[in-house]
Amino acid sequence: MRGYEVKEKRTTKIDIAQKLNLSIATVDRVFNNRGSVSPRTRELVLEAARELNYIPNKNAKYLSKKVRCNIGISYLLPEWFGSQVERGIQQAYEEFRDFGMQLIISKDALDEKEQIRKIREMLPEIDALAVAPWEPGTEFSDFINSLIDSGIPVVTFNNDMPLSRRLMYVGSDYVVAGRCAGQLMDAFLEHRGEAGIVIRSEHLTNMGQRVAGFRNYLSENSGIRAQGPFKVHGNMESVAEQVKEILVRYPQMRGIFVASDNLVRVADALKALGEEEKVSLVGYDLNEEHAELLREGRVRSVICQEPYRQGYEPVKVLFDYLMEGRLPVQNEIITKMEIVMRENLEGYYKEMKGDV
Amino acid sequence: MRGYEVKEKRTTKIDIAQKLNLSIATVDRVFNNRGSVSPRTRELVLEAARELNYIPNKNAKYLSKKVRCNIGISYLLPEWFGSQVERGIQQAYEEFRDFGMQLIISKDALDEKEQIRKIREMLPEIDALAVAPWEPGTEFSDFINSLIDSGIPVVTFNNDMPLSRRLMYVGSDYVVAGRCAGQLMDAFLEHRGEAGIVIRSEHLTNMGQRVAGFRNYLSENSGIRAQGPFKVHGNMESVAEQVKEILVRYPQMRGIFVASDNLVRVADALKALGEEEKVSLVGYDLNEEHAELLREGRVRSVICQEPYRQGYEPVKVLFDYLMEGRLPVQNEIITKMEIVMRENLEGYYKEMKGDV
DNA sequence: CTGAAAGCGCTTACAG
DNA sequence: CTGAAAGCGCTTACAG
Repeated sequence: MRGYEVKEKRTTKIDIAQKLNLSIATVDRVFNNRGSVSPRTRELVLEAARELNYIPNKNAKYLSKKVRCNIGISYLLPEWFGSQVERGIQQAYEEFRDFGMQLIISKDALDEKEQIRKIREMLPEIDALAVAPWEPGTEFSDFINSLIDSGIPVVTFNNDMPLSRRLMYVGSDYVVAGRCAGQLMDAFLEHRGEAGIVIRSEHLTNMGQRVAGFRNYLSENSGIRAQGPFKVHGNMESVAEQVKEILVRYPQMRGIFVASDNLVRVADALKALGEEEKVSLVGYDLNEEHAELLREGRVRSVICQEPYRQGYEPVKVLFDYLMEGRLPVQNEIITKMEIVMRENLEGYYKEMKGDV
Repeated sequence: MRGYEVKEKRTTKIDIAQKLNLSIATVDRVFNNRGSVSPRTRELVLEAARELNYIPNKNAKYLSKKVRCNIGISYLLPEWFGSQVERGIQQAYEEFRDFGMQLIISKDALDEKEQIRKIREMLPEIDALAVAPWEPGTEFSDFINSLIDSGIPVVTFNNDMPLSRRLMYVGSDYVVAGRCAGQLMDAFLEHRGEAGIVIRSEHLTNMGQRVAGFRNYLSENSGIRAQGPFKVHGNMESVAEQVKEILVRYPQMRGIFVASDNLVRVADALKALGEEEKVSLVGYDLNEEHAELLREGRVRSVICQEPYRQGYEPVKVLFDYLMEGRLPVQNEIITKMEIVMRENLEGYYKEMKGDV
């Protein structure tokens, strides 16, 4: 690739075989550790390979290989997020299908129980599993370990399962995601005043981590007092009512951090209350509605976490593991925190829509 | 890929040929428009392909194809930026080399004249060119057009050549990059006061666009008065002197937008002047020094523009064009504006270092 | 421990 | 307009 020295034909196993007066099968053996080769021959082959700068041809390899690899994928995510993850999966599929990869996708489970049942169903068909668990609980952790024990490597994404022996996790660090929101809020509120934290009714580990990160950042770096977390849920009217109560109780409040997926309703509530100008909103993720809120200046910033890559990487990692026996270098890929504001929205919006 | 319908072997050209009692050569002809095929046969083949859901196998295709494709790449960029671009190039190379792609890279030119000369040198060897021009001038534009006329498709990256008939541009929109910096500055300075703009001595189109974007954003959205642009250059002492003059002249100044690549020196100047706390810095791009400045809180934010992708995409686009005859859907890929602050630095830092 | 041969799914002359 | 055959660089039984 370097400089101008080009044009020479690539070295093949055949070249090495000819040079050493060996059969190509023997050469293949030393590279793939199948069958046995005398130490002397082995040495010669490796040396010749080094000398001729041999790089195996993946095309030929996978074309001739008989083994296929079937990867199961299971997740339950809101549609607008899931569809972005899916584009990453699709990309990986197109990249690897000619190499013998097949995908079995299950995404329509309603709860953890059903997710487990669906994964069990696909078990006879798959050699590996990529899964976005609902919550990092013990039961699901045990389930994952049982899969691993039965020889199915597992990669988690979007939501980790740290107690399990998963091969890898691909997704956000939710504490950092919270700190990030804290830093933005700090800038928007000019280091002072009060900021409220909004969560949803059920407890979710993710959300708890976001809240903790947010609070920590502010207490370490800012004069802003964080209030809450407030559980805000229900329909439009009920959200408006709850937001109103919060603002009445904390008249100094000039920012709201929405750690849940309720950003749109909170924004609408502020509008209904005529408090839009006064209160800065920070939340997560991009969809059609969030984009509109950013454009209108009704949300100051939203933090995204590479949804596309959360689909692509697990498939890639599992493929490499199954087909090449390659262990991932680290045991997690933490996605970047993408700070999206009005002026840099359009690039992320395009990506979200899939017209890159 | 969808659902559970898996396991069936992929349809091949052989399957289609057998089903229709044709030779595989004929089937191949209809897919690749080589040689002539009777309209009737053509119809039958296409119908069968649709019915059997035929997808050609890229592996087999490129393994048997005789044509190679040699892509020339020419850029002159600061090392720390260039090395990130290069990782994208490397990635594309690894993805496509088995498909018959070779790269000829030239990156050591000192000026435009030399860059043109070096490209001329590699001309006999290449089928396409990806180039990051120094400045979007007319002369270089004519040069690019002459290449295109002689049958060499050209993709520009990092720096566009809008007057030329290049196939595509991959890189930043510098006006938007300026607006983005304006929005950040507006938040950091709480919508008021003065912000200075720092550029370097020579006029560069890029930098002019950044400055214009910055000013426009502020005048449309903020109470901040933009001052400058000030030409700041030379060694450490001279930069410190110039920065000092600016601050003396504009005592209200609480932010500096560095549109040039002088961020480190300006930051050091502020430190030497004891004005670090008072003045918020915003600049571009990530390298080891910028990362350190962000960690220390001496720079508030830096805007990056997907350097990795600026290397990857041009190679991919040219490969698809040469080997598949595929025209790009749009004629530009505008990279995203990545807002990097202290709390979300580490993800970008890792990417910059290449240990993803 | 080593080799000869078939085959993966396609393209490419060559022949008709 | 169509077909038979060799070949791309590897893997995979099978044989020795």
